[in-house]
Amino acid sequence: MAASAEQLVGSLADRISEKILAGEYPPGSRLRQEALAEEFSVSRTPIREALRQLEAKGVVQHRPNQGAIVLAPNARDIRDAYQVRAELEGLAISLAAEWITDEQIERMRRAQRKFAGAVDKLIAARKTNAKAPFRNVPSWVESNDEFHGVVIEASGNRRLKQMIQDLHLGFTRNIMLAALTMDGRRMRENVSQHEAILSAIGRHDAAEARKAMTHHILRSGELAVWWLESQGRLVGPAR
Amino acid sequence: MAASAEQLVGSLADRISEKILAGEYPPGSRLRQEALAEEFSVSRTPIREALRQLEAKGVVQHRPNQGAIVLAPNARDIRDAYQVRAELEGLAISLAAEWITDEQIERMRRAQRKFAGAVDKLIAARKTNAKAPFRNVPSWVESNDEFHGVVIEASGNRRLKQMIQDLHLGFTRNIMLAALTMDGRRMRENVSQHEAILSAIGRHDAAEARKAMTHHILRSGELAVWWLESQGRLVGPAR
DNA sequence: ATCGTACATTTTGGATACAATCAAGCCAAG
DNA sequence: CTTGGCTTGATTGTATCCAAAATGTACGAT
Repeated sequence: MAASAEQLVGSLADRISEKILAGEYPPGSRLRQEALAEEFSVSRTPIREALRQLEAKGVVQHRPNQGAIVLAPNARDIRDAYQVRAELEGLAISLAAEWITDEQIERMRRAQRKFAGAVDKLIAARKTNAKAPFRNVPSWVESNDEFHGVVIEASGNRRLKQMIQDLHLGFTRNIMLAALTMDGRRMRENVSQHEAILSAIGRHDAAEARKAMTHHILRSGELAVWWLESQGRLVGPAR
Repeated sequence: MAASAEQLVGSLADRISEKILAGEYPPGSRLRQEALAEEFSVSRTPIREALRQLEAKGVVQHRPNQGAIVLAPNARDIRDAYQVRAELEGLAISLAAEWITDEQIERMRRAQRKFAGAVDKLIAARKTNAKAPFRNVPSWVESNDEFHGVVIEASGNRRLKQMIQDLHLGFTRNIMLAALTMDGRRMRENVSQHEAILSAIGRHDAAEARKAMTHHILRSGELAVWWLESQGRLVGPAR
């Protein structure tokens, strides 16, 4: 997560979004300022400022005299977000293809190996024990973030980096995670998509790398939408 | 500008960014809370919240015990922003090509006529009176925004719309404006680029429209960077 | 029993008050 | 003349206070 070297308010915003991501404050729920203030042992003032930041980032919605509620994206929001993300990461890798260093490619290879390993373990764990298949999720997420992180880094475009991260911040990440970890075949599909990306970037083939990347993300988006719809709509604020 | 049906804080944020765009608070200047509070006849509390929003949107930077300063983008920031904007508006028009209605195309045509007219007047006015060439700038900006606005609208992707607008909010808009209104040839070049976009979208040719749009914006970006560098660096915060 | 209304409680919004931190200017020493 | 530290003033950061709005509840009417 973007841990900007800030002061209280910034870190409060980060901690609140962490809790939202973790599901502690589910979509649609109200974030009462006094409760948050007590939870973090501060007064309401910095809480309010943190909530304003989250509002600007699109994590929560602010209703006039009702305070902040956690946004509950519908299928359309997810589709929109993934369309944009596919485009942005496509640009990122297309830029990266020209400037990426051998050391960065090596980091991507390492991340990819870890990623494949995590998927294997996830699938194996689910077969033997359907009850606790989530032990290897952190490793899965970490290696995936590393893989995409190198690409964004290598693009050399800081604004692009920030926008992709903000986009990732919403609920899209959680939904993708939930959608993917449900199905072994899809997880392996994901691994092979990374493989294709890695191969293209290794040849510094910008056009091919972009094609592979946008396909990868659009496909993930389809899965996320499909998963969201199959879940029955989450309770959320009126739009 | 996006006048979200908000309450005080939102409108304060809008008004402050307007003033920043208008050059009243130049890049690098500190925004003192008490002064803003007096100016808008409110207390510091809502001012602080508005500043937090602007911080999250990347309009100002917040230094620990120093408050907010207006961001002064350097050439690289501008280049980065235009690269992203070209990509996003390229996606927008590529989506729009499929779904745009005849009525929307007609609005683009009207905007284009107004745009061409404004450019003519701007150039003529500068020839006869070099002192006041800026009378027709509002019409120029308005028609340009309308032209691009229809495309974004027709894309049918709300997230995309919001991101493009946020991107536009930074200083990129002012810089583009300053760069373009300096040179008649470049303004006419701009008109013909719009012409090309309009032609492609009229045929619902997504690929061609995207090509024309990204070219248009990347070219504007080049001009902005060139202008910024020719101006000598604006004073700004350390990075 | 259900709907509507009035009232009480809760919660947000904005203003004010106080504490903490930083910057600028000043004076003295080298 | 420059450099170092210190003091003072200004500005931000946090907490508290009061008013306005909204929600929830109880009661009464249909």
